[in-house]
Amino acid sequence: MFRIGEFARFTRVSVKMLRHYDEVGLCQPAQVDPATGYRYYTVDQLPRLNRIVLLRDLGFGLDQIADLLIRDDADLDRVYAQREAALVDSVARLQAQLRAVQARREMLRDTAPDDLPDVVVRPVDSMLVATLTGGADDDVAALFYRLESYVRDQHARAGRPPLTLLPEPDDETVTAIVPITWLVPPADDIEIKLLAAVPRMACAVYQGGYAGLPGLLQRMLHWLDRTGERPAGPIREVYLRFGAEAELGLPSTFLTGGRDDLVTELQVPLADR
Amino acid sequence: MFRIGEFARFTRVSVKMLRHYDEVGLCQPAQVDPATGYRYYTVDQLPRLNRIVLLRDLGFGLDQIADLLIRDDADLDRVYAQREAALVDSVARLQAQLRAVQARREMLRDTAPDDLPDVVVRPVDSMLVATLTGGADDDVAALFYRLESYVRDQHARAGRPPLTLLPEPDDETVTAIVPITWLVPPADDIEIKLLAAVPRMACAVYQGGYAGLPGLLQRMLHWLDRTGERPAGPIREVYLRFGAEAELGLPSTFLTGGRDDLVTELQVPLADR
DNA sequence: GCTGAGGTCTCCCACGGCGGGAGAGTCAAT
DNA sequence: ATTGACTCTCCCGCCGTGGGAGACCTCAGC
Repeated sequence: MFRIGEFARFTRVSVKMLRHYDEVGLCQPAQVDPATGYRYYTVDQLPRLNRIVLLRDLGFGLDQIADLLIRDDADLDRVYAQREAALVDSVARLQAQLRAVQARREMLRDTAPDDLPDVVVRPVDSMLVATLTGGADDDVAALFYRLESYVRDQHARAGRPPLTLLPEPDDETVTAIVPITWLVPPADDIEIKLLAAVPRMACAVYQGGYAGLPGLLQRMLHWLDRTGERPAGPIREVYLRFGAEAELGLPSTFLTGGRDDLVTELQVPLADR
Repeated sequence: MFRIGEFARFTRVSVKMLRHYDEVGLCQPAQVDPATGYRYYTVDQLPRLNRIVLLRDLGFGLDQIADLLIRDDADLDRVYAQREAALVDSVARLQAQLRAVQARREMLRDTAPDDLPDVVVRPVDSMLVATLTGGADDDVAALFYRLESYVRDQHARAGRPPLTLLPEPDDETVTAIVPITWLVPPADDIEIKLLAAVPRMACAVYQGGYAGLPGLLQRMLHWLDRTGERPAGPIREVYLRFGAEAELGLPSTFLTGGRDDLVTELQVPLADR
């Protein structure tokens, strides 16, 4: 017969935990003095407590431990398999975090802190859009002017920001894109599409004039390198806030200054891994 | 100007989180309607929120994120290094759990569930003891009888269970050990020692006759194999509850039946890794 | 028998990073 | 004016454990 403190020193399970295990019915003392409430344990409790500690060290929750202590049937392996899968998952997640932290540290070594791109990976939903493709040399603002005008005339403008698809290496075109709320008829070279969802999109928000975007893109690609990610699909430039000039169709040279009111997001679709 | 729901869909940060970040001062809306309490966000918040999400994905706590958002000084790398170390630690811990779960699953495949040893790794404190070493063929009960008698005569018996050190391969001796409360003079071949602490001791509790112990030991060594642990030092057999016969010096053949009142713990010291 | 030290009891709070839900108020379109 | 979709605040729960308050118990020494 041990009192709780002795039993705790013995098993290296804290008094608090023993009381907690008593409360949730995991490991109840052999005897409780009805007058004083003192818990008295015996060595007979040790095998059970030992199993509890083992399962706890395996990372099971207390409710699962309670389950496992009752059942000794065949789908015991199922429970272990499930725990194993959860652990594999956790390890993978932590290792991804670790790689990300290491990549950021390395980039911190040869980049000014302010130039570090804040790259976040998140899913991006599909959206219904109107698109207008032009040559890489076309005035993007002019493309948007035509596109926005058309969509507004159809009363189909969705409350989401416009974007462009950047030209890919093998391609010399830029595509202006405007989200819409429902299907409208295509017109001339304006097409209506469902822009596919991207499960893993690397996103970085940039505040400042458009002249800074190429540098940001370069740093993002550098980031991809460091973290071992591979781009998959066209890069999106999302104009979260753009100057009134863009809407008015003024030449884009107006937009290259150091302007803090412009907010743009670069999005690079990532390949699964 | 976005209301909170729109901003949430946009950034894929839940409304709950945005309110939470507001409350803790991490990311406050650009404007709050004083009459209604409605939060209004602008795209200017995006860079900051993006950084918050990035740091959160790196596994930083919200308080650390708040720190990191203020400081852009040189010991920023220290914070990242610290986070990296914590991650390395977590990964190692989870991988250890994973190995343990896998080992248990594998052993479950070719062992009856009841025969699975519940092996727990825990530190064991040093203790002051009286020891008496005999040949492997000596009657262990007789050794204990002499030892317990001597210690009791000195009024030095500590309230901890007696144990033996099992013979090692190169050695043919068994050592009986009894914990004591303070230094007493040695006598004959009874020695007084400080049994060293063991930081990582593999422990398994066994309930039943002593005939079952060799099998348990074998399964424990099998477990060591599976988990890649290496034994380091003599194996201890701790008699958590033993029959009155042992104290009375009766022949040990009395103790080999299928007796559930006997509780014994096998302890294998593990090498660091 | 008294006192003091050290156990032990129960009950409540805290942690972190949210999610869920209740009950009330707001916004925008019909 | 009604309706339905949002939004507000406030409170609780999670999960396993530690900390602490205030009261009670045990045991040993005087």
